[in-house]
Parts: sequence; C-alpha cells; structure tokens
Amino acid sequence: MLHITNSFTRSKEEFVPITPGKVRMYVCGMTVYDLCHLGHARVFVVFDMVTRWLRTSGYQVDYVRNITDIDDKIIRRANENNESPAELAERFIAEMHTDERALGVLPPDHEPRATAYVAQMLDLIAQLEKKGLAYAAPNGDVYYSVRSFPNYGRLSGKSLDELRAGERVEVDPNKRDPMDFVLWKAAKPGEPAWDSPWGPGRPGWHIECSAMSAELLGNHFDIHGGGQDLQFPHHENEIAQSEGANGCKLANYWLHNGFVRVDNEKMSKSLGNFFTIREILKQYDAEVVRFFILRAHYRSPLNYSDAHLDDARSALSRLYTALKNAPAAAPTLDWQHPAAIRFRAAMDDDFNTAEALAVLFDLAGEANRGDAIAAQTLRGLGGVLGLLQRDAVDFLQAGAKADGLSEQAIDALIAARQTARQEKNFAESDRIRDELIAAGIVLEDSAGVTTWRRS
RNA sequence: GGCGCGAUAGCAAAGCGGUUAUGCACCGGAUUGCAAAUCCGUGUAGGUCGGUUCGACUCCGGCUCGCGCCUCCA
Repeated sequence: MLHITNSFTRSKEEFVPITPGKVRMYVCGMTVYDLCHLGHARVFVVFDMVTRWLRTSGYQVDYVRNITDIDDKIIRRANENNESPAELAERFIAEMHTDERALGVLPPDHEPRATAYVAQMLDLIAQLEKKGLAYAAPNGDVYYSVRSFPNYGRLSGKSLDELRAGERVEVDPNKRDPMDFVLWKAAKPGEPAWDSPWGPGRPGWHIECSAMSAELLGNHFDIHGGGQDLQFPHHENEIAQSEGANGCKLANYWLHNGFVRVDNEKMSKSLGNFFTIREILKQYDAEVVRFFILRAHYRSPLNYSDAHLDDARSALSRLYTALKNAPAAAPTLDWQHPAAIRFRAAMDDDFNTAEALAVLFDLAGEANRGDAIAAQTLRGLGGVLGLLQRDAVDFLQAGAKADGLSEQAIDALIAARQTARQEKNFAESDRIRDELIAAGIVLEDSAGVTTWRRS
C-alpha cells in the first residue's frame, strides 16, 4: 500500500487514485533558455523514479511534464544571441533531452510546450474574467485577483496579509493587490505576440500549467509535482487559476522535491552557484549521478560536492562488483524474495529510495557470499530504480578514457606483469602495478585471472 | 518581520519508543607473493535544556544553530 507525503496537507496519506489502476501526474518542467543544472536533474530523476515505481506497482501512469518555451528570459537570451526565441528554445529542448537520456530518465508521456496551448490559456483567462477573478489593467496586462479567491495561500501555508507584511517589491500601480499576478502580458515591440481579446500579448508563466494540465489530464488529476521552490507562488497560483475557473480540486496529492545545495546554499541560477549536468557528466558517470540523487530521500536537501560524488561512485561500484559474475539479463524478479518485500515496503513508504538502496547493499553482500538468487534480485530491483542494468565490467572500467591509458595499453601492461609474476620477478610486477595505479587503474587478481577497473 | 523545514557517528544518509540500518572512510582477522576485490569481526551516533514513560535518537515543549519560501527559480 503506497503512502505519500502530501505537501498540501503536510501529512503522509494512503495513495488512492481517482480512477482505480490509473494515475494522472503533472510535473512542472523547465524553462528552456540554458543548459540543465543538477537541480533540474533532480526533478527529472525523482519523478522518473516515482513514475517507475507507480508502474511497477501496477498502475497505468499518464505522466505530463511541461516545457516553458516562451518567457522573459528566453526572449532576452534569444535577443542576445541574435536568434528567435523559438530557435533558442528548440536548441535547449534538444540539450535537455540529451541530458535526461544520459541520466536514464524515461521520456514523460507528454511534454507539452506552452506556445502550443495559447488558445487554451486564453479560454481559461476569459473564464476567470467572467467569474470576477481576473481583470484587465490600464497597461494592457490581465491580472488574477488573489483577494477574490478565498483559498489563496492554502498550499504554501501563507495568508495574504502576512505576505503583504513581507512585501519586498515595489507595488505596481496596475495591480489592485500587490500579490495579484499576471495572466496575460501586453506585447512589447519586437516580442513574440498572440492575438487576444485583451490585445496582442503573451501568456504569464502560471497560466501555462493550468491550461496544459487541464487539456492533457483533465481538471482534476492525481499527483502534481515539482521543485520545492515552485510551491509558492507558482503552484499556489495554479490552484487559484484552475480551481477558480473550474470549481473543482486541481490535484489530490502535491509532491515537492528538495533542493540541491552547494556549500549548504541552494543551487540556483540567480546565485550563480550551479553546475550543469553537462559539466558534471564530464567527470562522473551518469549512473553515478542518478545513484547520488536517489541515495537521498526526494524531499531531503541534497548537498553537491566532488567528495559526495566520489562517495556515490564507490558505493555504486560495490553494487556492480557484486554483479560481476551474475548473468547480464535478469530473469523475472521474484517479489516474494525477502529483500524484494523489504524493497517494496521502503518504496511504498513515500518513495524511500535511501532505504530501498540499503536493501540492495544487503543483497550485494549475499551475492558476494555466492547467492546467485540474491545477485538476480539485486539486478532486478536495481532496474526498478533505473540502475544496475549495465554489464558490471563495463561500468567498473568506464571512465576517463580520453586522458588515460587505452585498453590495449592496459592489457599489454597486465600481460607484462603476468610474465614477471610467473618469473617471480615481483619487483617488476609491482612496478607495473604501481604504474597502472598512477594511471587510475586498479588490478584484481582472482582465480588466476587478472581483471582491472578504474579507481 | 511572517510562514515552513531540519539538526543522527570522521563523511553521507534511513528506519525505529526497548532488539545490527546502509554506503564511504578507519581498525583487527581470513585470503593474496604483496596488493586489490571479497569474506569474518570490532569500534565510532543522535545539537542543547527540560517533560512524558518502566524505558527516548525516536513523543511533547523551550533554547541554540542551519536552511528554504515570502521576487524569477527545479
């Protein structure tokens, strides 16, 4: 029985889908004006894990993760680059897909782009205006009137009066309340624009998600996810828009993943302390990065550092080492295996991947003691998390090939060392081994055969 | 200032009112020509002050410290 911590109620609840056997999930994706950083990677991997677990649990999942392909930053960046916003967005969507696939993230069922749903957004804004929840301002923008939506602040636990007290931005004279947010932005010269009843313009950020989720999943769906930083105001605004227009609950469960930190500070573009997936992948195997993300609970903060990635790599190596003698293709996973039962219990407990991974390490120990079933179970359960599907030796030998020794050179040195050992010339054999260690290659002699891996 | 989250061993990170988390690192042993890997074993915890309890790392409260949101942000 799956239990999920719902950020709306701030409590752990039994998961009950709206339609038995089916789960409809919407996750806020990325604004495509630059390469993805590790924070984005965490969202991708976490909700990929959620989707995989729901499917493993027998649910048919309809997973939507949107792409924001029109906004201020995209327009600005495109102008700087002398390209159109559409071209820029297209480029970074492709880059995002490259990063995701490297991390073993399965494609969502739908990846709607905001620009393809402007008509639906306009419908929604019209409904909100009709219901007195939206108003056209003198400057041509259309705003949402937060004071007209009684539940505003429920998700984030904020009240409008408290928000006002902490108001740090200059009050816009076009807004009736400082917290009112834009639904439709009047066009400025040279910017992409769509026609609308309120004049040419483009959609505000928040309305995109309300329109796309309704179009693809309906007005009421099961799970809404995203990074913690979107809880306020983005998700709060989505609720105000969708529930205000449709009169029904938007999502039953709200899931927010924790931040990635650097030196105990949130990793973000505005702080400039971010690491792109691309640069991390130059140094670390993508599966190590995936393992690193999954090793922490999805709601906990995750501190990024080379030392932690090194640690993750060592840990994952232990798992793969246990699979060295296991067949590559795992037969059907036996869910009655004691470890599988523990694994399921951990995952059912709010997607506790840290606990689930601990089960994998216990299995590795059993496999190392010669339990072939344990090795199969290890590979099978790893697969549920999108891990451990490679040939073990391939993983252990994967690495910095560019600046290291070629495999032929390594094999030649191993052969030379073998000859020296047979001649009991241990000074020479140890010299060769030291040379390899200096090059990051560790040798392992077992049963008369020497194998190697990267340290 | 308002709201919220967290504090676990050298590092990372979970569960749990009483019984080994787990990984990395470390130490002892086995194995090895020596290593590595592996196995066996030991040790190292629960910010602080109180309360509840037969018993608290686990529940409750105060304090301290850290983090996040309140502006775009995954």
